[in-house]
Amino acid sequence: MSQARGGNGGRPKRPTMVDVAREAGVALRTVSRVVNNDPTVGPEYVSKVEAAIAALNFRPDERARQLRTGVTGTIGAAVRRIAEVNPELAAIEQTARDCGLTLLAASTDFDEPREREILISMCRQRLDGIIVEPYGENHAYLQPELDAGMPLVAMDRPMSGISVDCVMSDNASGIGIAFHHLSQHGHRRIAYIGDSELVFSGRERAAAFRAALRAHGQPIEGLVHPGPITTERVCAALDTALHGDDPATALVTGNMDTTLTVLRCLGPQAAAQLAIVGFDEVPLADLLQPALTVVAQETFTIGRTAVELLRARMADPSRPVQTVVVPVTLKVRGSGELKP
Amino acid sequence: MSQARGGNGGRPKRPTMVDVAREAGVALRTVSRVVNNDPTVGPEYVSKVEAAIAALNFRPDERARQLRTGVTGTIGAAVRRIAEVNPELAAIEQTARDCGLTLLAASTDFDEPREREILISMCRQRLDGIIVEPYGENHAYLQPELDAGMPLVAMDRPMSGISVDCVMSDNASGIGIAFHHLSQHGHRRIAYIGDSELVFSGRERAAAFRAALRAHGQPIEGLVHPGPITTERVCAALDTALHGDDPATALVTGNMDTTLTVLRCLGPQAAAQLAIVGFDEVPLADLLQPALTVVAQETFTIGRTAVELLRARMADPSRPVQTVVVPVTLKVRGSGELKP
DNA sequence: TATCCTCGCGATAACGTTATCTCGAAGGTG
DNA sequence: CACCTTCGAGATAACGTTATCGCGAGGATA
Repeated sequence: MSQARGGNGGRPKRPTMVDVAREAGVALRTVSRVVNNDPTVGPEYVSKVEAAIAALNFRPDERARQLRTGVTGTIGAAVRRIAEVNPELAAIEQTARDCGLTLLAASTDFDEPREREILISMCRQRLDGIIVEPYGENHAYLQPELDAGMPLVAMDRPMSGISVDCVMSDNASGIGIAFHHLSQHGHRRIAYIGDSELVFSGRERAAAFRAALRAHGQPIEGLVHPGPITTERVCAALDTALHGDDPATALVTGNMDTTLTVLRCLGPQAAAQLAIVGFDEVPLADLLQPALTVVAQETFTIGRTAVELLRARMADPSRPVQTVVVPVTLKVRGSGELKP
Repeated sequence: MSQARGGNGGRPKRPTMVDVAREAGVALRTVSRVVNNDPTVGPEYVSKVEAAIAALNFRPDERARQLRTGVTGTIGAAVRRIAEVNPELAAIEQTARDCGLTLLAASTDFDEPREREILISMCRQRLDGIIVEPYGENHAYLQPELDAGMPLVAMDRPMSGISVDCVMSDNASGIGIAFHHLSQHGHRRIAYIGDSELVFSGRERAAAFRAALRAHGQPIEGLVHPGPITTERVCAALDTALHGDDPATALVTGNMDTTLTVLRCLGPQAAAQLAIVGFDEVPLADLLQPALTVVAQETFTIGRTAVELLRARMADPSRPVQTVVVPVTLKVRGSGELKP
């Protein structure tokens, strides 16, 4: 009850293994053995030490253990946002837990210096490995860490300037599926609105969409609108795509943020009449009217694979670098099946 | 380029301050001073050491630093779910960053043993403090940690068995506001569906709703439906509330999960005709038809306050335990203003 | 010129754990 | 009975940092 904090106002000193050893009347090494469940300790010593541990409320200091053994039992995940819907991160956490690894997650928050800060910090903490959803454009500064044996895995997009394992979705195939689906439902003019081509996935998806247009012998002009995801830019793109003299009758949106921005720009009435297939799952997609047809990434597979790649590299630092491409699947819900 | 890993297959040894000192031809202590920006080092020494650091790609080992200094510069957050929408956690991360603190976040995942495991692990890591969104019902096992000076703050609900700082929303007031709002829009029979009364917030909110009914001189029978949030239970509750001989014309839902389950049970048509005020903000609430009126918690304030309480306790372990109640606000969007 | 600071750097002891080695006792064998 | 092996526990040295102390050089003062 009394929060005895040793009068000096600072934090009280916690008991250490030395204190436990003194209390139990055994050697320091014996305490360590008991704490680590070493079977070569006699039962009477075990009980003496355990009694002392309970009496002093001893808890081993993980930092000292890590310093001595060299491993932390912790992997880092530098993702764009924790605290937002992020199924990959959930999969990473669950997989890591199953492997007995602790997860240290941090948000790079769409900020390159911050990403760098986080990654360097994780290296200083000597984490056993790092999974990163890269945001910055040049990660060459991590080469020394790689050389020093830090296992590193890229998720969702590759890293430039260094050669690391990577797991990502099949963006091109996803765009192709969306286009084909709308085409099969009778649409001849299909427009694309997506993220900036400065971003890797934005680049890949816009390119895939242009390829789909070409494959169907359609012109590209006025139909492909990559760019920053702001209300103004998206509304302008919608205006161009839908209100020309040869308006598009269907829409592919390049990621979740784009999808939501498009829905808000259109408003409920217009959105309910336009055929839309979104890239990325959207929360509450089933509650919208019509429910939203999307190309969903296998987010759980991506997260789990990231951990598996990381563990493989931890186990064998010299194994060849590998890129895993995860397929995507179409979720038919209504919005993508509207007629022109 | 070559990931020189020192032939043995294991991880190569990283250079330490000793190596840097040898390379620079100075004493170990001088390297430490340079790394810590100690101003009492001569400029020529600084440049010699910095050159050696760059040459060897030295990065200080944070674990050793922490062991020596005693502080980790890291606070822990044990929340129900990272990787889902969690504005409190986002606020915690941002506030912690602003204070120069690293955040270690983990999901308790609605699992009492797991919560316990996480909290104990954080204590073993000697974090500077812990914020916990409590799930389990008895946290007395943390008393030794408190006694040992571990700062601890509860978020969203109090902890039982120990006395710690706490920050939470004004649940009773929120329910009162929702009830009053529907009442003012002409509703005489208003039902409540919410989380189980085994959960703290479920208990508080159900109690507040009963109090509101009593204050308006209304009977309680058939109108208050706390319980587990499953489709079956919620649909049954809806059936009781809406299809009796004196059916409710409006609904208060007790948290986000309940709100979403109710919407799914009702289906779009019925949902569009029933007056609903939800407790908790819902993602995409503005895209629904009608848009959803909710009682929103000041999630950012809650997260920021949690960090502030934690820092205050870190600074002064003997300060009196404090509970901060944060007000809630009504977001009028449409669903709560429907007539009976 | 002798004395006293101040300043800047180096030697060395922690921090709390694990790993290596040593050593005594017990038990089996020739 | 001497010797070898095995087993369990203790002494002590790491791990990579920071903090305490000391010491020599240089300038100020009398």
